[in-house]
Amino acid sequence: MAEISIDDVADAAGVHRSTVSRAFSRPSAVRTATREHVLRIAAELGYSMNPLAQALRRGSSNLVPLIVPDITNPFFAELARTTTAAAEAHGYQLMLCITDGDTGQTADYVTSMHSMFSPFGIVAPSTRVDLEALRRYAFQNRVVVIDRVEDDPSVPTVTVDSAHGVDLAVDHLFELGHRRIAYAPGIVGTYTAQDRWDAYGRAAERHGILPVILEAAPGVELGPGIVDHLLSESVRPSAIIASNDLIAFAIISELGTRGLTVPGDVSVIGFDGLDLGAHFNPRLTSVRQPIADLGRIAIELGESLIAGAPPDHVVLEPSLLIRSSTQKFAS
Amino acid sequence: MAEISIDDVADAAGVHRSTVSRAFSRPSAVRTATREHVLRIAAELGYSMNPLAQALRRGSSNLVPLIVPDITNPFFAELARTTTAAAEAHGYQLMLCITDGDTGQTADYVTSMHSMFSPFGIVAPSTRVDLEALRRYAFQNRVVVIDRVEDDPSVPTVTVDSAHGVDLAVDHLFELGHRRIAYAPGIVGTYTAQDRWDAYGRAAERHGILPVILEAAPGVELGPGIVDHLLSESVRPSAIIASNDLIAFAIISELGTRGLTVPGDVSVIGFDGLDLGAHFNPRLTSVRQPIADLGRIAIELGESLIAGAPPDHVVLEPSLLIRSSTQKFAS
DNA sequence: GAGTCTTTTGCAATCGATCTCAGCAACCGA
DNA sequence: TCGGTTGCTGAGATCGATTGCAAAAGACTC
Repeated sequence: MAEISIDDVADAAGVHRSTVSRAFSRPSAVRTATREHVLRIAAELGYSMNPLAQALRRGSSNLVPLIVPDITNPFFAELARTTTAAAEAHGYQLMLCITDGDTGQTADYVTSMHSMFSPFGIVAPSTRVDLEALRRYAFQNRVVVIDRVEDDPSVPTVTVDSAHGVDLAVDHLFELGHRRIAYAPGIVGTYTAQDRWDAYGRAAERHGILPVILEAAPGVELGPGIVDHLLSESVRPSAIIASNDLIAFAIISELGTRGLTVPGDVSVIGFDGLDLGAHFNPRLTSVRQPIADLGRIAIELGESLIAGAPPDHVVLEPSLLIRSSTQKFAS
Repeated sequence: MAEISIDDVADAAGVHRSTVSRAFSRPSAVRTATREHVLRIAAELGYSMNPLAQALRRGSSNLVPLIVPDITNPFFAELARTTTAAAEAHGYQLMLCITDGDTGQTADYVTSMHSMFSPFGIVAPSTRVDLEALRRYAFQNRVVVIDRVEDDPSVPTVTVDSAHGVDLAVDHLFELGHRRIAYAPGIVGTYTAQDRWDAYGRAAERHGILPVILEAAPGVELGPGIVDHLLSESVRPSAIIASNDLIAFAIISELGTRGLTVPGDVSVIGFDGLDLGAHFNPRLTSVRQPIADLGRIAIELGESLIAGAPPDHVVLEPSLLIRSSTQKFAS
């Protein structure tokens, strides 16, 4: 099937291709009658603009990359879903790029985004943002980061107030009567992860309880490692705050294989509020991140970026999603 | 930062732009000394080809779309990950497209893929493949489908032998002593889903056991609905085969809230073999699909497609992943 | 109906690459 | 020395769109 180009439409409509071009991209610049005629002919031929040619000429496309480290992490999957929807609503086409945590790949993608004439890109890092890799574009204000960025307020960011989220979790457990509340940081690296850890320390202090950090020994899997650590505590914590839902899953799974039940023996609270948690066993109580807002605002920040507005730093509030993995402390 | 084009490199190297072009894309057509000189100058300038311009002129790019209905389904997420890796290994850049199950969107993406000059595309459908939307490209042999396609053997496909997978599951439960083995089909629509259901019927017959299909009443959520159905059976099945891991999760979660334990009260086996299942509570026994092979072979089928080879239909074998959600039947 | 102003449209250059064709040199054998 | 290859490079058209500029067509005034 021969591809139809703008010239084919122009010929069929008896006008010049520049008129066809204008009929599509600057409707007000062409007489109404002409425009409708052209558009009708175009529709008949099943014509649609070639986005590549358009991008090449205009020097800007509607391809927006979303760069994530690992799409099998449901947090990023949900983020991808909501961001795709938001992008679409704004007329962008989202390109999901999976880096597998490789900084080099991230840089590659950012470069490639540049040569695709992307108006801007969105990076959701798993590890601390490599400013060097980003700097070139960051200075051009072309990247939005989901998470904080050190030292460089010129990069717009959207974050969730992790500290508040942790407070919510600690308060919830405290109110349930728990006094030995441990924190499982899992793998750290991002600013948000660090924020959560710090916030846990402060919250513990505020409530006058002893902070207990549950880390896996090096080389052992997270779930088993954290539970090993838990069981080695002289006074076993009655509740655990996991730094994200995936870690909560792993902990609960491992507790189960050791014969400990949640929330019977230990209360566990996650951080993310994934939909998947509603189908966990037990249904996971969690600090909900407003993932849809995260995606939507990232797109909006990108838009205001290209509009020349100063870089903004949006902080969203988390909320508590109480399900069934936490319960009253019974000594 | 002014973008450097092929002409800039040509000027700096003192050659014509066609020579630069050849130095990159047909190295043998240019004298070694010239090529090295050009390449060195290009490297100094930090030049790299603009893929869009290249695609426009060549009429073919290296952008391969992978169209999935729902990336928050970990099956598709894992598929996306492995396919991305495979694509990269073959020099393609994978574009993940999320349709949200909307057939119209699928068609849009296929169209857009076409105008991006993709050499081929990969569709992993959740519902029966809409041939009408695909036909145009299908006839050009430009689409690879993960799942079967009715009536049109000209579309290359890669599938997992679902029937064999179900046999594996039924056999496993039968050997554990279970005699009332139910099947929860969840949402049907794809051919693989239908295959699994049919295979369950045949396997039940082969073992001489009564088939029990657990469906949710219309309008109620899958997990609760299936468990409602389970509990309404006069003789309660002692084992359930879920048509995929996500449904197994939902079932186990719901059983948990009703006070039933897995595998104590009911054995549950999933279908997918997701990594996530290893961190479920209990660790999920499942029929493992070779997802990495699925992705790799989809890419390979695409490559042989553009090489003009006749469309192939690859069927992969699943295997049994025994973890902790099934156990011996104890009457 | 001429003169002026405003729309509307066509022309042609352009974005950054590829690729056919032709020219030029070097080289071969006779 | 000459005709014929072969190998390398340059010229220029081209992919499918956009856009500044100029010409043509209306609209308006007097």
